[in-house]
Amino acid sequence: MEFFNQNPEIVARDLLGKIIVRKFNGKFNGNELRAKIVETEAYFDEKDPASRARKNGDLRNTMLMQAGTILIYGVHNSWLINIVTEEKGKASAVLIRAIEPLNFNERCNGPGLLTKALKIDKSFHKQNILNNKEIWIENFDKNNKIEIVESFRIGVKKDLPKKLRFYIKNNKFISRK
DNA sequence: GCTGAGATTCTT
DNA sequence: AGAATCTCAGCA
Repeated sequence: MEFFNQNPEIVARDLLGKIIVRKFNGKFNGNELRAKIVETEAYFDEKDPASRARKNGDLRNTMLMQAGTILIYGVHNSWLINIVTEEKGKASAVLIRAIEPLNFNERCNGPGLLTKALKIDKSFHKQNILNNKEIWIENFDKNNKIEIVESFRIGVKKDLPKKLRFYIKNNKFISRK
């Protein structure tokens, strides 16, 4: 079973502790930025009042694409990166909200900050994160045990009566308590 | 084309 | 607590 082809809540939890890699090809000579994913949120289909799948248009269409599709969403002058989950035709996605830099030093404790640090913009929209030469997810140490904290989602006007934000307990790089 | 809301961030 | 600032959907 493909990792992203599952319920977004499961994917959001399982992404915690994994490594996101951003590789710069061309003149940057293969330089790689690596960071641990420490905070995520799950978004569902049109029944989710906070989901962009509620509205028709490109964002909804992208959420209907195959699992692993990158969805870039612009809000308040920031780019946010999401990864589409579940099978084609089902609108859902996971938002990456915060990462812990491993080999660089730039603030990444917020969805708009991490895209800025990793130089992720709309050009990644609709690419797939599987088999991508510029961005991908790697597994981390299996023995590294992680405690997950749940909370309600941040910044949404209307949330579901369910905790859909997940972050690594005691991690210093989450966007907020 | 214009309008208004928004999964944000920074400053006071 | 409020401003700054851009993208997108909806409507004309």
